[in-house]
Amino acid sequence: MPTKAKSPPKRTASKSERRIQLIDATIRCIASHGLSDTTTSLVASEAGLSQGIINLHFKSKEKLLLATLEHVVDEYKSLWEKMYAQAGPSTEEKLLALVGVDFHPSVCERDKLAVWFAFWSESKARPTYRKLCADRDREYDRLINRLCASLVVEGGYALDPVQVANALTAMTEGLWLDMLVNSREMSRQQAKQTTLAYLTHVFPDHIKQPQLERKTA
Amino acid sequence: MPTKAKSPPKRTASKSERRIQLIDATIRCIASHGLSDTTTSLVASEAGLSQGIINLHFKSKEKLLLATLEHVVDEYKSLWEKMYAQAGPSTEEKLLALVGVDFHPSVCERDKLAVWFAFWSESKARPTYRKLCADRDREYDRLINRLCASLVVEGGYALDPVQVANALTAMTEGLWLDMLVNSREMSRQQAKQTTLAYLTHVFPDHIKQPQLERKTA
Amino acid sequence: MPTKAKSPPKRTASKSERRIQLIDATIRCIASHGLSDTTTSLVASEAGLSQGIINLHFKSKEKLLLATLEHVVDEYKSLWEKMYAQAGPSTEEKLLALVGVDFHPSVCERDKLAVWFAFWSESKARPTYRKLCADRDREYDRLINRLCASLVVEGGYALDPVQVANALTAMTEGLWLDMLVNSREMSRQQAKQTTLAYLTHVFPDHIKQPQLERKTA
Amino acid sequence: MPTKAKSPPKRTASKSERRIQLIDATIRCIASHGLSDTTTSLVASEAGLSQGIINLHFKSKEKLLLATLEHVVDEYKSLWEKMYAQAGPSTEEKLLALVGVDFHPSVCERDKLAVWFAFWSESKARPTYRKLCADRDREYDRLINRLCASLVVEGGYALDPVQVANALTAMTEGLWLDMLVNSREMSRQQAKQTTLAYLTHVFPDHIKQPQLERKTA
DNA sequence: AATGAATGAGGGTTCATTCAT
DNA sequence: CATGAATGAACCCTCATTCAT
Repeated sequence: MPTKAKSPPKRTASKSERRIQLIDATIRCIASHGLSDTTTSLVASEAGLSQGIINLHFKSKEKLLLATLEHVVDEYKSLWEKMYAQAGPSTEEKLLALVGVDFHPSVCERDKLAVWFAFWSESKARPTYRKLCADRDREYDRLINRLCASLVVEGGYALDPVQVANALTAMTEGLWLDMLVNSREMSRQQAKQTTLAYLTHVFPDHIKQPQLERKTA
Repeated sequence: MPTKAKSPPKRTASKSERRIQLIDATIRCIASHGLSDTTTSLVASEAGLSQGIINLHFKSKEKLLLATLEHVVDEYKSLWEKMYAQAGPSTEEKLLALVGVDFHPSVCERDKLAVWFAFWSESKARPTYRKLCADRDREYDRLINRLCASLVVEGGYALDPVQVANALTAMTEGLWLDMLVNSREMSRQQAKQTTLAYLTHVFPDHIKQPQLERKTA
Repeated sequence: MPTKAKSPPKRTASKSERRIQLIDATIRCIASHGLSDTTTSLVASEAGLSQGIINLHFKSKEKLLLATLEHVVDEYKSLWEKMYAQAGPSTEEKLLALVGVDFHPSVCERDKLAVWFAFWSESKARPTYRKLCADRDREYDRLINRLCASLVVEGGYALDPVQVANALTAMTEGLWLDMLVNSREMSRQQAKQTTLAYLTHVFPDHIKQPQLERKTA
Repeated sequence: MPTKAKSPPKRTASKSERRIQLIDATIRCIASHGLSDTTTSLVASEAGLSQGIINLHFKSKEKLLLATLEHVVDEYKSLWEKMYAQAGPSTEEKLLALVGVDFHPSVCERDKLAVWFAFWSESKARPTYRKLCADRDREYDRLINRLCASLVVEGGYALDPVQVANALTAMTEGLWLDMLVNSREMSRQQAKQTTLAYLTHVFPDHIKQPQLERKTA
């Protein structure tokens, strides 16, 4: 699905517009060609712009990749903060809000999942990637752990809350992977249901049977 | 974690010995440098051999990478078949055997996890990778699904067995990811316990509280 | 040695003012970065102006470089003509005037010496540079030769005047090189003294022992 | 004067042979195209080899240039030591030997002079170049100064020996420049005569009228 | 007149592959 | 079998130049 030059690209765009445009092109390239086949000229032509544009706006390919990862991380964090703020006051509502984020259309987009896994895969080899990923993980883990701990206390469940939090995190990531690798067989909806079913199992008094999202597009 | 050939590499080694030697070097390179920084000369020097060696034995870099993925997949399958054959006759024993495989030391090795995720990440972009991964997944899914379905019937659980199977698979893969990315915080033992705890939740009558592995060298 | 425009550059400056401003910046860049690292954007920012300015005023980088060389050549010629006109009537006074020019502060400036040598170095490869340099040399040589010849005749010296002229020219250029490369060890004053000492040797009856310049700044 | 592939270049040459071959090509390129137009692909094709060869043998273009300067410097030093050792015992014979080196065919080659001036021109901007040039200069200056000082004492000349040494050095360099820039008008022989004439002037009792070299090629 | 975002040819460099030894 | 010097396509990046503003 090429996205080249829909409209004749304005010769002058604001710096941040161009950056976003290039980051979006990078996301599409990583998704469709893989990180190791994502070349600067591929990204530039995907964005409908010229060769030199990347170094003009990002100084180097490496910095473009970092900006791309940062962009995806930030987008995820923003949505998270927003949904968390909007969530009801109860612990379970908050927990469900976080699950909602993880399976929100704008997060579960295949292209973005490809970016997450591309960087996770290389994170051991590249400290810079690891740091960015770790920053997100740390906040995420802390919050999930706190909510699980609260729920365990509130409900008097005989559970290790850390283990539940780990299980929940792992399941979410594993479902993401399935959506990335087998997008046919595993829909976003199904994945969310699976996660909610798990929560119903462990917190039966708080998390009731999942309800289907309603299409509103 | 030594890198270079431990014993002075025999000047004449059988074809298959050389292939294994190079595949092992490839696994180490992917783990320590990332797939996109895994060059043929890096692999060759990691193996303690010369530049041209890879094209001599594998015709091309691409074929080496495929052979590496194939090697990891085959190793996984072999262990799986062996453990499955050794497992007791009951459905739950068989299921536990499969869990045992997924957290077996030879499977959960960090270097090998790095390989799995490296190829999964690029699997959308490279049909050849996808095919190899999909082959493994298909068999795995079929078996897990069958076992879950049996247990649901045997125990009269009010569960969707497909969903449980998906959840189990996802959790396993997610735990692998955590072990790869945060090897400090998540040990193999902990990961296994987490998985077993999940099974205890869904199949309380069949899967009892997990017991720790015993070290047997 | 300040780099940026001393006074806020007038938004509207006459064509020739801008040209001089850019030529001066070019001289500084050649001196501090070398000819091969003198880029148009470096020159522009050294002048405190914007990227496109050079092509606006000089059409091309090549033309800027030629204009720069021309500027230095012209400056040298002007001073030369002026000093020659001011010199006393005798042959030796005229010869001394020329020596005075070659070691005049505005000629011996390190930045300008850098320009001379930068272009001389490339003169073989670039006919356009060579032509400009050769023009200066031709006039210079003709005059020096004439003066030396006159002095040889006037003084009845047993000398080859061409050889003396060549030696004088070479010594001057060599002293310039020393001032450029080892500006610490060889001052303008010393260089001039050395040249005058040579003239005293060859024309002992006409050129007496050198006297030190008097500071009049 | 292209020097491409005289004989089909051996696919295997010793490392040092290839380095010399590439350094020679670099010298020719600097002489014929100028330092700023000396590209790696130009050097490679001048040597009759392929693009990648320079990075294979020198790691980078910068290192090739340094090796080239080093080569020219070393060659000069070697000849110098050899001629000095062969020179007669008297001070004047030693001084004449050094002059002989400076105008020796293998030193005064136009291509090599181009290299000297190319690097001298950039030496202020590039500390690495300056260091290499300064090393040569230091030794040269010390020796020349000592010889001049000795001659002044031996002959009881009323001269500043440092000034004579400086003059001699400068004249030599200036004559090199003339040979580089105007190779038609100034031959190696003439240049040497000019230098000797100067020495005859300052040390009339020791350095007698110059004699022409005898062609022995 | 001046700007500076954008271009794209061409630079230096890397690396999978070949081949003489 | 194995080597490693050599290749050359393709990479990332620079920079003189253009052009809309």
